[in-house]
Amino acid sequence: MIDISLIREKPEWVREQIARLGDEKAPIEDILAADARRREIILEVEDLRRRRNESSKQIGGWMGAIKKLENELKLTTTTGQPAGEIESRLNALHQQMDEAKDDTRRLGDRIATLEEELRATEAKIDEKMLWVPNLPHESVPYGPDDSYNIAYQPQGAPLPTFDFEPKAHWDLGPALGIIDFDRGVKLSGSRFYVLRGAGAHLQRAVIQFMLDYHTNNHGYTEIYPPFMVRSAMFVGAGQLPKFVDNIYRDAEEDYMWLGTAEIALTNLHRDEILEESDLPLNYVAYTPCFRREKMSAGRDVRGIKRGHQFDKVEMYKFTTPETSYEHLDLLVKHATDICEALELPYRRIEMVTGDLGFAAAKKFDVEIWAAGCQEWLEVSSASNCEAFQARRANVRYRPADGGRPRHVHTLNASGLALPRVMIAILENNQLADGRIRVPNALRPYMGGKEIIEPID
RNA sequence: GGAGGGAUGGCAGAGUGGACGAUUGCAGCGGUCUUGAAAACCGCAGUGGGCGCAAGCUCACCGGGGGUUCGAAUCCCUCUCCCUCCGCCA
Repeated sequence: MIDISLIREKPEWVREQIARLGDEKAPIEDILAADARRREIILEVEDLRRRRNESSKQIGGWMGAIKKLENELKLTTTTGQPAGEIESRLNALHQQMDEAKDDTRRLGDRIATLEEELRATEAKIDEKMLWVPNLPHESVPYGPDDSYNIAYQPQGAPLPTFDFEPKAHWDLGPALGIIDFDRGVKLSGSRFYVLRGAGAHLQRAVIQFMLDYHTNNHGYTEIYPPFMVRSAMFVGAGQLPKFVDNIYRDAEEDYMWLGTAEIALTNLHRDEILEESDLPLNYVAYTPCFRREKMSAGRDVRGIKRGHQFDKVEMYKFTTPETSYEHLDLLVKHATDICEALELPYRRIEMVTGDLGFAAAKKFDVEIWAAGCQEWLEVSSASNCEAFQARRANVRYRPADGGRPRHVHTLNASGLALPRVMIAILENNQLADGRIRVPNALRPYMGGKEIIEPID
């Protein structure tokens, strides 16, 4: 969520920014109107509430006085003193109090009506705000769609060359017996596969290698989160309400399966006020990810590139606003460090405004080269969401100088996505006979295995 | 799944209809004292919203939502979460 005061104070500028993103549906006009009405109501309802508070207090005082007089009255019956004067004072007080009660009740009715409208108005604002995308950082180049993204020169290992025709993983895997597409489809339908033997082992090795690398060399703290979380967490991370079509959810209970560990990590410090000295918080988590892929129906159906279930190691940071862009660079570096260590050719992509997505203010992708399918594969997407997610999930920190709490900045980057790393490892390291050379960095995690041989 | 008990400020823990946004302790910040520190003592301290250039004024918040009442941390309903016991289970 962006800061509503930006919309209130600079609506024209906000509209321009959103136009650069290509988002035509952001309900800025509705928000402006509801926000104005909201403040009108608040002004009136608070005045009424103040009057009710004063009146109630006064009634309380009279109640005390009445009790006192009633006690005096009791005494007069035992002492035989005349009670007339006390009785008339009591009557006057009762009358005064009853009138005040009636008046105050009417105030209360009016307050209740206004409060109902206020609730409805605020609910409307909240709901509409959830549909407003994050605004681009000023450094993001303008471009209407992903074809305008900036691809930087390839880095890392050189593009592999072969003295034979390199095969794609969907041929290599089944031939070696390490990827079983048919049985995956039998179990769960299209976009599912089974990893077997050295294939399953290789994926587990890559996961463990990445987790070790980020924790040991980059100082991240490993997190094992729930794989299904409440829908409110999806709202916090910016997946809901907009991307409801991409989410798997439980039919009976309010559980949704993570589409990325980012959703759990964003909400790890939900409703907390962190200390500035705790920042930055650097987390890394391995989780499976589940996506319905309705948007990309029919695309990338071959191989393991895009499935309904895939594994990913995710990096996540909570930082101060002043340092978040340094950390974005770090995240990209940490993602590409993995590419380097696994001897994979990679390139960085800088996203233009039209391809930023909903939550990011700035985004870089990392792509690796797969020699078999002859394609650059996206294995990481590093985003600085600034305060967008922090506002939705209510994650703040107290500045070291003791000032008011401020929203943290949150950043995420894959580190990396497993299937595509698997594709590149298999395709780039294939030998003429279809066996696979295991990259050096993974051998300790593969029991020293140097070559993946065919299995039955 | 069944029965019961809970949820109060950063933490601990009082408060059962009106002077309570809330006693107290610890932790925090400032000060006195001290060569310095500790201790002791004094003081300041929550979050969010509205109005205002500001000083400030004001409203709300005792797990969430609803209700009763002139008035709710306190009474009623409901939801969520936590704890204990029983059952079942990896």
